[in-house]
Amino acid sequence: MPTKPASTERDSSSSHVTVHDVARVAGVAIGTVSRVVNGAPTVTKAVRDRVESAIAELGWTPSVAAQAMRGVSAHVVGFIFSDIRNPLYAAMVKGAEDVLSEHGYMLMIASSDGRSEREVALINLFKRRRADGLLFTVEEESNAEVRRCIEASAYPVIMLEREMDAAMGSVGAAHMDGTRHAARHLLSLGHRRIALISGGRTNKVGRDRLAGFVQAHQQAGIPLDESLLRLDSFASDYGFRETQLLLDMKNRPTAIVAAGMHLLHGVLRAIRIKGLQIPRDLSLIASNDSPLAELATPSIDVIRYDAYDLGQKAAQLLLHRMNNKNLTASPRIEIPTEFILRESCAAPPVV
Amino acid sequence: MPTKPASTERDSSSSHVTVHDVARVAGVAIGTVSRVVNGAPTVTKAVRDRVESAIAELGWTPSVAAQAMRGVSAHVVGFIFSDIRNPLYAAMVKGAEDVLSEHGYMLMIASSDGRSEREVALINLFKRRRADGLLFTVEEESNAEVRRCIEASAYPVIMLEREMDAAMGSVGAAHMDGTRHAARHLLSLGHRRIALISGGRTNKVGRDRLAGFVQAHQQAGIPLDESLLRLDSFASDYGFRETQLLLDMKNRPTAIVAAGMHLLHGVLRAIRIKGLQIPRDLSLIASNDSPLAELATPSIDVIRYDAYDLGQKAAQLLLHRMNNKNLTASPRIEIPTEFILRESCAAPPVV
DNA sequence: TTGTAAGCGTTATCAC
DNA sequence: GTGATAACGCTTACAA
Repeated sequence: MPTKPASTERDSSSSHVTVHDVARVAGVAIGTVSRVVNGAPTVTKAVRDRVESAIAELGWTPSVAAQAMRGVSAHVVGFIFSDIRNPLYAAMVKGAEDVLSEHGYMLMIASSDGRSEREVALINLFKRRRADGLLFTVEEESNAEVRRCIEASAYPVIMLEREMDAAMGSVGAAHMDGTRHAARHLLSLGHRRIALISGGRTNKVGRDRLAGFVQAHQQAGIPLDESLLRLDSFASDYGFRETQLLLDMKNRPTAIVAAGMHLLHGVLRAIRIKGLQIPRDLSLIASNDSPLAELATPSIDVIRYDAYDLGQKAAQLLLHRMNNKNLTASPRIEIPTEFILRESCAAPPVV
Repeated sequence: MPTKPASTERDSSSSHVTVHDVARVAGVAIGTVSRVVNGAPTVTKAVRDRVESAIAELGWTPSVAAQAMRGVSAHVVGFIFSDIRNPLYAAMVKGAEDVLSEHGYMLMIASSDGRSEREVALINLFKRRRADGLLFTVEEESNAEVRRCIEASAYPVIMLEREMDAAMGSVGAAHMDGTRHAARHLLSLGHRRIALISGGRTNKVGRDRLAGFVQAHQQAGIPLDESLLRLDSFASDYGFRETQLLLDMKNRPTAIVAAGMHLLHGVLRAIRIKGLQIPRDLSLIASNDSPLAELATPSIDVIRYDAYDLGQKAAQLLLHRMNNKNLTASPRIEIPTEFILRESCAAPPVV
């Protein structure tokens, strides 16, 4: 005990006070201590009081590890995403945490950096730690290795913004609606060459956005030029580069839909450099909403959805799965998207 | 075992395969299995092979809970902050995670929402879970309850952007430098009435910023009008409200320093509504950098620092503390701030 | 080199 | 009602 000159009131090093210590101080058996903390009804008021004061005196709290060995859940949920620096994930995490902490669960987070091997490693880590469930934004929905790993782990998994298996629970935003709405808006303004910059070729978000985009064109009877689809990344740099390429085309688009949190930054930079005026020379719609979209000059129309709510819903679904192991609830929840009209869209320039 | 109709390849419910199962399959004693996984040198190649193939066959991984009971660390670090939706915390978390995961640690995160009672509860939760260490951005540095709780928990704690106790490790940005630099820049442009909007009255960030601001004025021999100090919150709404109040003053400031991630959003909104031109009518400096600051029109000068790096440094310091319990290393690390000149500052308007 | 057995701190099942 | 006591799955002396 060479830690401190006995500053705090209690004697024992406080490091490892156990039921036995409490039992000794209270003058009861360890079983009784356990009964008291677990609220067993068969305990005399007198004994309960003695035990409780002993607990308070020693500052004892049951070891989660020891409880876990007796089959008591550690009340831990894992959350795997690519990178928490994406504000959408941060909001989802906060939403999930708010719901889970209310039910006594804590959140263990881990970044995959978009690598499937890392995802597999993380799932195994959570398994070793006997996590009670998993919130997961998988990188590639079709990855066989990851899928096998999840199945082998056999605990409740809820996918966020992804969909792997019909049976697995999932929560996601209505990206098809949102993107369809955005494209329809541009088409109705008279745009005929609309570019879509986005990522997620290997997941539901990307698929739904493309589907909505295509649908809007089909319903309007407007052919879609595939050379205007840039669907390989959500990164700001990708938005920057592809916007430059798009604007250098002979027959360049008159509008851009930039669907991905970080894309707007790169897209705007490229437009600035090119010296184009929004919306006079080029219309623009982004997703999701952000301070940048709201306060850029001009302000940017966006497809918005509530990532915090998405995280909450996912946590609720997971709680449900964890409690009713066999009962299969609504397997998928969809969060609505809304279209925010601002100043970044106008009729296309006359050529 | 009413979980599934025996879908996966292996027989046993996979849920609870233990050392005993592995030992049985490999035809050895449980001690030997343990030796193999823990890399004891005293194991025959033949036996090791048999055990390893048994492990692979059964897909066994040692239970962290059982290991924890034997005194093996669970390799968990807790991280307490107010709200992960602040991009600065998200970056710190990612920085810390990248360092910690390389050393086999996982991160358990928890939001305090700025409430000290919640901080106390969380510290106790981490204690119950036998976390190996704690990264912490405490709300009120002087809170006695929290301080006592940390001392009682007796595990390594590193403060991020805070400072509680000289002995406790801490990592923070050089906010005094940054704010002094910003104020000096404005003073040198001729500004004599500069407002400071920021939060953190109860912590080092706020104190350092104010100190730097005051220093710059003193060194320039310019008196500082205390009515221009608005130091009660980092929230966007606060920035909005206080900016409106500042701009409504009879003798209104000619420049504003908005030090706090979310403040810029509110400040810009208020300036827009007021119909003022930056930098012609009003100069503005923000902190930290953001896509909004970079791409606003005009772009905004900022005090920038690397929160990801801050998180990394904190994790390294914590690792050091966790490994050399008694060795006391450099107790405080400071991250530099840099001043990014853009288009939001000019000489004050002539009255 | 490998097997045996004693704990780690709980909870739960017995007796009393 | 309460006190012993046997697990839980692992690591680690100590025996063989």
